[in-house]
Amino acid sequence: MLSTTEAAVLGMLTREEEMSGYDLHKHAMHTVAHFWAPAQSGIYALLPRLVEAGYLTRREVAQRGKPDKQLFRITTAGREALRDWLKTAPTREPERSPFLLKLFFGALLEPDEVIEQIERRRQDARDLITQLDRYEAAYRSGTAEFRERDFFPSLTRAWGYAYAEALLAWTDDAEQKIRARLGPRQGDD
Amino acid sequence: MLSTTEAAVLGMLTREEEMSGYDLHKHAMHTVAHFWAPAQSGIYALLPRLVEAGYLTRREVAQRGKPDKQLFRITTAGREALRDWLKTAPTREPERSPFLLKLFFGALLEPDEVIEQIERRRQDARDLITQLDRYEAAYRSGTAEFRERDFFPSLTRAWGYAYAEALLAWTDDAEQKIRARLGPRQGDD
DNA sequence: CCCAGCATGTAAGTGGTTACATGATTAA
DNA sequence: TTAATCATGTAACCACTTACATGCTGGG
Repeated sequence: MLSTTEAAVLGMLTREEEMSGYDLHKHAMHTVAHFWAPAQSGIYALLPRLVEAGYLTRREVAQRGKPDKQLFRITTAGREALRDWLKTAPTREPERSPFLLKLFFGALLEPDEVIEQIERRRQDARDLITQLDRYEAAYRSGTAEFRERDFFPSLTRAWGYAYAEALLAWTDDAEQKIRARLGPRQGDD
Repeated sequence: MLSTTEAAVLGMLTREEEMSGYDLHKHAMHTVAHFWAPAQSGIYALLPRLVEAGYLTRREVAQRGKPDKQLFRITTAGREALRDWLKTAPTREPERSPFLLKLFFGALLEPDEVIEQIERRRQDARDLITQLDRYEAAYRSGTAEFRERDFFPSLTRAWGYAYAEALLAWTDDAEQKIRARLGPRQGDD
C-alpha cells in the first residue's frame, strides 16, 4: 500500500502530465500544503521507488543554464494503485495535537503563559485563512474549466475555512473563560 | 527538549503521584487519547530515558498474583523540564490529513466512493462526540475540587466538541454539493 | 554584488508504530 | 473455559524531517 506522500505525488501527476521532483514539491506547496506538506528530500527519495514499482516512468531532460532534470509521468498501474489507495478506509486521522496537550496541563503554567499559547494558535488560524484566501482568489479568477477541475480541492478549502473559524471562536471562548476564572479570585492562592 | 509523549508522561505524573508504565498508558487512554494516544510499548521505551535524565525516580514493587511492577514519580527537575516544554512556542501542529488528500483527488473516484469517505469522516466526528460525552459525564458528576482541577482538560474537550460540530456541518455541506453537482448532469460525461 | 530560483540527492536522526513473547489471576 | 486485567519489554520497521553538499544563471 502506498504511503500518503507517495499517493500525493501520484495524485499530482494525474493533474499535470509530467513533473520533476522539484516541480512536485513546489506544486505541493501551492495546492495541498495546508494539510500535507512533504519535505523536498522526501519526494526525491520516493520517486525511484515509484519508478521501480512501475507506477511512474522517468525521462531525462538535458538543459542549458540550469541543471539537467528528470521528468516523471504516471503509468496506468500508477493510476490503479492510486485509486486503490483513495478508496481505502482506514486512514486513521492522527488528531495529534501537542498544542492541546500543552493546554491540558495548563495548570502548571502561569495564566499569561497559557493565554500566550492560545494567542499563537489564534494566529495559526488567521494564517491559514490568508493562505486559503490566496488559493481561493486563484480559483475564482480561473476559467470555468479550471473551476470544474478544482471542485474537490475547493471542498478541502471549505473545510480549512470551517476549521479556522471554529478555532477562532474557540480561542475567544477559552481565553475568556481563563480570564473569568482569574478575575474573581485574585491573590486567592 | 522533550518529545510530546515524554511530556505527556511527565504531565500525567504531576496529577497522579505515582504510576507504572501500565497505569500511564491506561490513564492516557482515559484522558488525553482524543488528541494524543501513545502506544504502550512507546511508554515503556521512554521511561528509562526519563529516569536516566533525572526527571523520574523509579521504585520496584513486589506483588503476588500479579507481576511485579515499577512505580514512577516525577522529580523537581522533571517538573522544570515539563514547564519548559509547555512554554515553548514552535509546536507546529501537523494539520496532516490523509483524508483531505483523498478528497482533493476525489475526481479520480466514483461519486459514491467519495461520499463513502465523507460518511466515514462523519462517523469519526460522531464517535469523537460520544467519547467526549463520557469524559464530560465524569466531569459533571465529580466534586467541586475535581472540576477545578479539571478546568484545563475541559477546555480541550470544548475544542473537541467545536471541532466535531464543524466537521459534521462541513460533511453535510460537502455531500450536498457533490450530489448537486451530480444531479443536473446525469450521463453528461 | 548578492540573492532567488532551478535541480538533485545523501546521511543521519526522530519519534513514533506493530507485532510478538510471557504468564499468573480473576471474573463471567 | 474463555477472556480480560495486570505487567513489562524487545525487535523490527516506518515514514518522514533536518541538515548538508553542489553549482549555474538571471534579475534587481
